[in-house]
Amino acid sequence: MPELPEVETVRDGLARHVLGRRVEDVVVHHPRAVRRHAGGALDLPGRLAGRTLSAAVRRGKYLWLVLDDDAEEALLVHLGMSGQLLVRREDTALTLPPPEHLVHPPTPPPLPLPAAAPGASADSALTADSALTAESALTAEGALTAEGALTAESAPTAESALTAAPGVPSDPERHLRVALRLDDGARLWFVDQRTFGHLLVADLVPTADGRPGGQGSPVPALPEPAAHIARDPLDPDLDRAAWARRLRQRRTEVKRALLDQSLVSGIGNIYADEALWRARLHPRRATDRLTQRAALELLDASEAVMREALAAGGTSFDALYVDVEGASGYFARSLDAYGRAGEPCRRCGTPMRRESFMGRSSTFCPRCQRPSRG
DNA sequence: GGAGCCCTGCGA
DNA sequence: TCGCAGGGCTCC
Repeated sequence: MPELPEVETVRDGLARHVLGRRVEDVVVHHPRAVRRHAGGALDLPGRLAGRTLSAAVRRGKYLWLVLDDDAEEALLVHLGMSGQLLVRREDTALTLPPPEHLVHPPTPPPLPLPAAAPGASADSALTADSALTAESALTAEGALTAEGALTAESAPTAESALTAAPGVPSDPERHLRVALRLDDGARLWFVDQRTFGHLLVADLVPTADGRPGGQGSPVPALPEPAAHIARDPLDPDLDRAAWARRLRQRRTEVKRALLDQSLVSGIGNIYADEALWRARLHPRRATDRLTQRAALELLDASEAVMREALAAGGTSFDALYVDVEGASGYFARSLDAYGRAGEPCRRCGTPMRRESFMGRSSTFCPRCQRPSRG
């Protein structure tokens, strides 16, 4: 799933490919994708049409495109577990990531860092034939009004036209949720298989600390629905000492606190396990028993693992498409903890243990990461 | 502060 | 057929 480094890769792609473009029209293909938009699916297209995308900003895993230059509203996007933003252009078939990256990627055997990008590049994108099919389907659907598209969300015609070749279990057309057409002819697609992601238009509100809202813009504002989201470990304006103090004031377990987006954002289950392993902390360690130094080391570890992933993940980004699934090396990246249950700890060789915790799995080294250690 | 739910596809 | 995976919101 897209984690912070993948979202940052997407933000960077958006910044380079859609800024300055005006939205011509919008089709909502699945109402669930806009469930958090205050005005609902029928309102969203009108809120976007005619607006110019003026900045691409990210905080944690939230991403937003500022609308027009007055910085009063933004299109806010959360990719959830399987969301993607794709930029497609009519004049080329090389606008999609390779299909294999759209499939739920199996966890590959761990590779040493820095991980090489997966073999596939945009050059191996969909064939011209399938791209043509997609284009014609898009045109046909684009003719629908927003309302029509909603009713026809499972329209047999559209569905059959969009069905990809057998053997490709997932493809952008099938999971297209929202399509924006831009004034340069490009399409910006929000594609989301599991529909945990969402997209909405919201007012920008001032940041509490007067500092920039996130990566990508100096403007000290962020969308209201993301106002409760803390700064992330890559944010230069994150007050690290204050974070450590707040963490230690909590009476909870350290992994739970790491996943709390109102303390520090952008850390999901995978990075939490990785950071805890690096910091040698047991996931269930009591936060109020951490020293300030140990808390800061945990934050350092979180930042380091994200920077490494970002460095590995950005490399295979191709100028012609914006890929969120993180094609980009995320899944080839080395993981020291997550998904390594039963395998030897890379520090001490003890078999890694997996426990269910908070409804999520936690993988840790029972020897290096003691609940009671200093 | 914590449990449950949303949703889909894969693998056992 | 069922369990699992995941982030974040809602409700307790």
